[in-house]
Amino acid sequence: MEKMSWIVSSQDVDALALQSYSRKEKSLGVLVSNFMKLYNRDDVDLFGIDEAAAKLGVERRRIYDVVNILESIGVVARKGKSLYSWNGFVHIPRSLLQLKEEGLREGFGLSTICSNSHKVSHDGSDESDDSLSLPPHDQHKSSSLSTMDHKKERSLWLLSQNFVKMFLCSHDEIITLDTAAKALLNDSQDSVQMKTKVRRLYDIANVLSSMELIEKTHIPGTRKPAYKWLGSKSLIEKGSTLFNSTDESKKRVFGTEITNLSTKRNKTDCSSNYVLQTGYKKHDEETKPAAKSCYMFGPFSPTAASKKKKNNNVGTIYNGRLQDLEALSSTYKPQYSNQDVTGLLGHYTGSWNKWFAELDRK
DNA sequence: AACTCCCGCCACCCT
DNA sequence: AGGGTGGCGGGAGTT
Repeated sequence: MEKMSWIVSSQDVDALALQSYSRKEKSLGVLVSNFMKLYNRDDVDLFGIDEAAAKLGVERRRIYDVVNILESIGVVARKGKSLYSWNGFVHIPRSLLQLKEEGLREGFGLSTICSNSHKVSHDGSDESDDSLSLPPHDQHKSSSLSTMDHKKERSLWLLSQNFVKMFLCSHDEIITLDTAAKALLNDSQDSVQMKTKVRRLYDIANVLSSMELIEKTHIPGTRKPAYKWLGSKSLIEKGSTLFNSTDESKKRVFGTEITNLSTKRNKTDCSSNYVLQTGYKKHDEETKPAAKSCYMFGPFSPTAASKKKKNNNVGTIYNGRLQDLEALSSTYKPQYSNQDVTGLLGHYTGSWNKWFAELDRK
């Protein structure tokens, strides 16, 4: 229906050339990236589905996908109909810790490489903390047990949590989606179910990758794609290499970030606070005063350039992405950004560090 | 050809 | 009934 109209004049061709439809630009990963940039600021507390969809230029349906996965990690929490609260990155470590405990308790600690048969938790019951629990009104499942449970059992939320638990609890840190799907399917061999489950896992993997919690790689010997958990220290060092262009006293700023967990006021313009920015050359033009209502990329790492090439050679390729900032500003589009996803978490490194240290200790 | 995974139909919940 | 949610899988874009 909207395949993209090819009614163009000869001079539009070039413009269209670099504007042609690209599936990647529409990926969940990019959406999440933009989503983070939109809401990841101190002055954001609540947000609505419609608002998000409008600002990000996507249909509601997609927001549900993003939000459901983010909720599984504690970044957001449903507050009501079409209303979510923004918790932020700082809640992730806590959530992971909790997921790990839960996972171990549920038997996720066993092998995942080969078929295993731990029964995945169907209940949505989590104890203690709030971040991972469903909001109160859902808790008392007064009515239908089977129907609702069945639905929840297949939810992205649960699937995402279980997927993460596999990483947190198992000893192998490389997991293929097939393996995960099979395990989360209680070793069912049904190819149809598998296919569907894998499709979902791709969705989840995309957003987790975008959040840099996992990374796509290959299984050592083969060419078989798989995902690797980045959490903990890997993430930290990566975070630091991401902005090594100009060190400075950046970390100081974020060290305090953890303390303003409850800081919802303080509606300052982020541009002055973000260390990231110091790493790159200044990029004014975006310093407009009342910019809170519109969607901008300004304060965040522009990132760019796919981080990995086909070969799984390592080789820190996190350099030369400075000029992208300029590129970004000129290619600014109201809807989707065509940038790649990376380096979103830079300024959270400091706080994460502490949490992850705690996580590991656990 | 295999791998990805976007897109949006439509079954389910709630009001 | 009406509208918000979100499972699900066809099939198109990528590798």
